[in-house]
Amino acid sequence: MKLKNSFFYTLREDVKDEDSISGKLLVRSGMIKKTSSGIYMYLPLGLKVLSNIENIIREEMNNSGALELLMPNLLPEEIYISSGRRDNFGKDMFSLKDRYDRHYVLGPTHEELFVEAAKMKIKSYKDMPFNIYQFGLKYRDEPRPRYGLIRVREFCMKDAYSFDVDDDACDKSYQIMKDTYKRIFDRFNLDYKIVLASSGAMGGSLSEEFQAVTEIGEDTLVICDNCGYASNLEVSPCVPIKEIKESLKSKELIHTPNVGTIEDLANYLKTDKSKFVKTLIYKIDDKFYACLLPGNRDLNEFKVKKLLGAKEMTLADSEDVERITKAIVGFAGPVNLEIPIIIDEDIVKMKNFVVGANKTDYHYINVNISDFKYDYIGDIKNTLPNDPCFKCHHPLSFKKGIEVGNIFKLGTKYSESLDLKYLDQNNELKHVVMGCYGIGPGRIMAAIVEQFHDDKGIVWPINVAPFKVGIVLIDNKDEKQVEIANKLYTELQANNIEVLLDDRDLRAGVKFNDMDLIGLPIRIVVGKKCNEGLVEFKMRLEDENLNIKITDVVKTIKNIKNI
RNA sequence: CGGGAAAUAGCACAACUUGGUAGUGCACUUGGUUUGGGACCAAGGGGUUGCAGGUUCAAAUCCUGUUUUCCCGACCA
Repeated sequence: MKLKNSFFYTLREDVKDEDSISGKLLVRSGMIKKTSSGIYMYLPLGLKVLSNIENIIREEMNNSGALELLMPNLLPEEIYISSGRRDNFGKDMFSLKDRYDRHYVLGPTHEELFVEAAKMKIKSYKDMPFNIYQFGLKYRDEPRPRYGLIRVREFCMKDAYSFDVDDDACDKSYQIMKDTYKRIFDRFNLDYKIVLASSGAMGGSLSEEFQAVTEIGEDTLVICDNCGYASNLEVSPCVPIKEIKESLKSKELIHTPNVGTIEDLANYLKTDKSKFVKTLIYKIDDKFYACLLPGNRDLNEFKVKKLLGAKEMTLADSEDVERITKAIVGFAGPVNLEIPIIIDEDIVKMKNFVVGANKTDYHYINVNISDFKYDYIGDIKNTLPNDPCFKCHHPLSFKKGIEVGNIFKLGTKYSESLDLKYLDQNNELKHVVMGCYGIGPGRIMAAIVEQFHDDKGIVWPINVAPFKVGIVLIDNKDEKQVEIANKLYTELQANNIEVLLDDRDLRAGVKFNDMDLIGLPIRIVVGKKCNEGLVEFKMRLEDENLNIKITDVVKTIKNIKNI
């Protein structure tokens, strides 16, 4: 691509409505442009990057034996009703009607449709295994899109689905995909972690996430540097504490005026936060529950939902709390509370703790487990950094990550709800066992920028860069320079090396800055020294600017790794 | 969905408090001087101030409604 007379622009300043580094850089470099909240155009350069990412994924998927196809995105709502997921998605699904008032949705994920396709093929155990996939757009009406391409409402996803006769066979298909994903993310040079995750709206038994490590990550990764155990905070199990040995005291009401938070209370009573038990009132599937956990711990809503088999869970508002506890927010406690109580497993081991008294400005001290009743018990708290690893008891460390890929063992969830069966060797009808595997190319693009940039702009890894080489023509009135720049451009193209030529009528500084901003890996400068048969060669991240012979340019570039 | 902020040229912003011809920088056009890391001088073009009402002789400015965007939270493969 020659920049003169091409659709190419950059912005000198950051736009105000992007909050992440990747969002800012991608918009400023003219790769993407926001249309509305969480919806972006991919402009020519951005599309090239996205296509490069897709092609790497496609190559590895095809090598694994998967077959590509393409599904529609405008789907009759009915297919999600029959799978039972219409309600799961709720408002996350974009929904619309056609001219006859028939209900349609924009597909947020495509398990249902792939099952439809699989039904055409699968009759017998001989028809499996196979894996089919697509690159398609997904639509999810996120409550709060943010971070540029990271949380968006319309996005490209590679989604693959495996179909097997039983769990063992599915395990094999799953492992093939996991290995394929590792190869894919290795090729992007991403710093990533594979973590255990909750299966969320997909359902199924096992799920692992591929998380790109970045500061703006929306997920917290719990990592053991000793045994390699890694999981999403959502599902990270806590190791139960040891029984605290203390002689039991009897509970006592104390006056704690205007001390409603654990923080304040710890200061007021000059005690450690771990001596408190906090009581949180939640509305879970339209019923109120009290959740009790140690004062220094945060509630893990995923664990609570799993414990109760619940779908929705929100913190009760202050009116409800006051009605239930008969006290203003901050003084809730388990003693004589009339709603079901869920306690964290550690609480039974605590002695003489402090709880709210359900009376404004009062707490109980020296409360013990025998002082109140509870209905559910389990691990309902978040892991904390330096907690012992669930497997090897080494202190855990935390990182932030962006989920760029996710693999699931779905079991027979969809084959049951959508009636996908096959005949086995004994002529018996059985449900197909499925796996599904997603990768978000747009998120990968953003994650790469988050991980590979400097104060001048993006630093694309060679295999995803929109062009491998950028030629800067210093003076486009100098015939010699023009000739050489064009000759190099043609030569590189003839050698299948993607090249961009900046032949615009602009000052050199502007061209250098744009080149750095868009992040091409190799820069060739055609300037004064071309009279001596020399041009400059510079890698984006290196300071060294080498003079090389014009005749050596192609050879030098071809020797670079990954070209 | 709760709380907060904002919407003025392609981009970033000023003018709003105290109503009176809509301005600056970048970008763009023309001419000139420059020309290896975001040049300078001069002259220009580009706006129904998000939208709809209201108050007023007069609204970017005050009031009401509405839409959109962003932030914090909630939610989230």
